[in-house]
Amino acid sequence: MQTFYDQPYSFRSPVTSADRVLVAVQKAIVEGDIAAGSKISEAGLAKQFNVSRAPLREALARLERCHLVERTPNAGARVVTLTYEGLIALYQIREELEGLACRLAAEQMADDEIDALSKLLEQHLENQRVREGESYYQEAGDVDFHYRIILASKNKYLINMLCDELYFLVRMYRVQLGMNGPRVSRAFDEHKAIITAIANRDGELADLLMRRHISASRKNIETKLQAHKEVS
Amino acid sequence: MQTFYDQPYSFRSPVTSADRVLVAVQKAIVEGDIAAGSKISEAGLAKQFNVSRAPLREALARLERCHLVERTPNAGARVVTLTYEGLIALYQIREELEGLACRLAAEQMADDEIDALSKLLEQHLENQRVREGESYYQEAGDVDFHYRIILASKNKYLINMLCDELYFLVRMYRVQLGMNGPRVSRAFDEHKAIITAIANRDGELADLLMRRHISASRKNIETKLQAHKEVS
DNA sequence: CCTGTGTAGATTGTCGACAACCAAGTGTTT
DNA sequence: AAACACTTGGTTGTCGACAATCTACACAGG
Repeated sequence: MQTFYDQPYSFRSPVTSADRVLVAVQKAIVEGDIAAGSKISEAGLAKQFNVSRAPLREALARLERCHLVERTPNAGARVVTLTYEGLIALYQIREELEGLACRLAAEQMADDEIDALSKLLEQHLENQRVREGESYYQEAGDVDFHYRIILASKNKYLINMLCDELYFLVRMYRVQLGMNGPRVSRAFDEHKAIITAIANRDGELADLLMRRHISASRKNIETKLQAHKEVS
Repeated sequence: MQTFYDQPYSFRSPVTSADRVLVAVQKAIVEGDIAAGSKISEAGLAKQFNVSRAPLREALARLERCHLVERTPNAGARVVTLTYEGLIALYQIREELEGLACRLAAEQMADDEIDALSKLLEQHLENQRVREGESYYQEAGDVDFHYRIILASKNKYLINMLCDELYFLVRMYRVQLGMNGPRVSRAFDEHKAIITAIANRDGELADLLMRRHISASRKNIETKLQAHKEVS
């Protein structure tokens, strides 16, 4: 029996008020409206969102789960800070897990699913040509692609870890360090190579290509972070 | 600044009453005192542990985090059920992540740390000889060994995922399917080979050996689960 | 001047009660 | 008899208030 709630949390529509607060605060943190490293006041945020502290604390618990805040007993919650070590650690995990996702996807994806993903990729390229330079669309496209492959792995723990626990932190690094560089077209080629490997049912190659793709993406952010450090 | 709270949750001493309830319920689920698949009544459990529903719900949120319960909005929490697919999915992740942990440990561990782990291993062997057949000590020893290597990776996301989120579920499978077979001595040899590779700073080999070690462990449980299914 | 202690203020953790929601069983209609 | 709407009981989600804890600042002692 496959229920709706086997989906990753990110895909569920918010039903409870804790859910609504969660997505709102999540967005605020990722986009830097709530500054990285700043302390979170439960009472303050609760008032800001017109809810009591109970649903807000529930939201905080889930934010801790996706590594956007860190809580210490009796001392409250604090937004995470973006560091070089953190970025490396995060991408080390991503390489392993998304590589695995590719390998599993190569075994599990149905042919029409692969076709659909190929078409999606072409469509992203079209959009990209039209909206040259707008990083948002690049990001959305990239996210879509990775999401699809992760979901295709059919491994629920893998899906949960990547889509719910790590995804928002990855986005936070990318958004706050302003990822809109010239990596767009290269990323497209890399995506294309990966999907080709999957279509050939070559899980091993798809794994390798995805690791390289993520590694390249990490190096891209790394230089930004270095620059970011030098000014601050 | 390395604070106490960078440690995995599993190592922190419970300070709040939500913490105490968490470890108690965690243990109860892992050991089957709360049956797999059974529904959890918030009011019931709260009364049982003499706390209000607030800290109990906090505990439930963390239990969901380590995949011991599944919650659906407005419908409550359920203890997970142990399935073949779940076991495979779980061990697929473990192979990747603990493999990575080994590779990182081979790079990061100090020489004296490696020595200490070697000695710990010998000590476990001694204990094992004395207490032949008692699975608890085997489990504790195995856990110790894996824990140490994971911590040695120095990757906080990796540590969190393995020690906090997956560890209890792994234990649940092992405990409830009664892992006390003749794998003890072979596991010891495998551990020894891994630590040797790490001592030689051969991360690649340590990675490979750990993957095999976990794969062997999975196959061991797999047969038990098969047998378990046939009787039920 | 530094160290340690104590108090005041604010913040977090916990409680009991209420509101919103879901599931099951009853009765009604076709 | 089957399908549908309603009602009832129980469960979860949310609220406001209280208790426990930590932080910061002032002050006394060395």
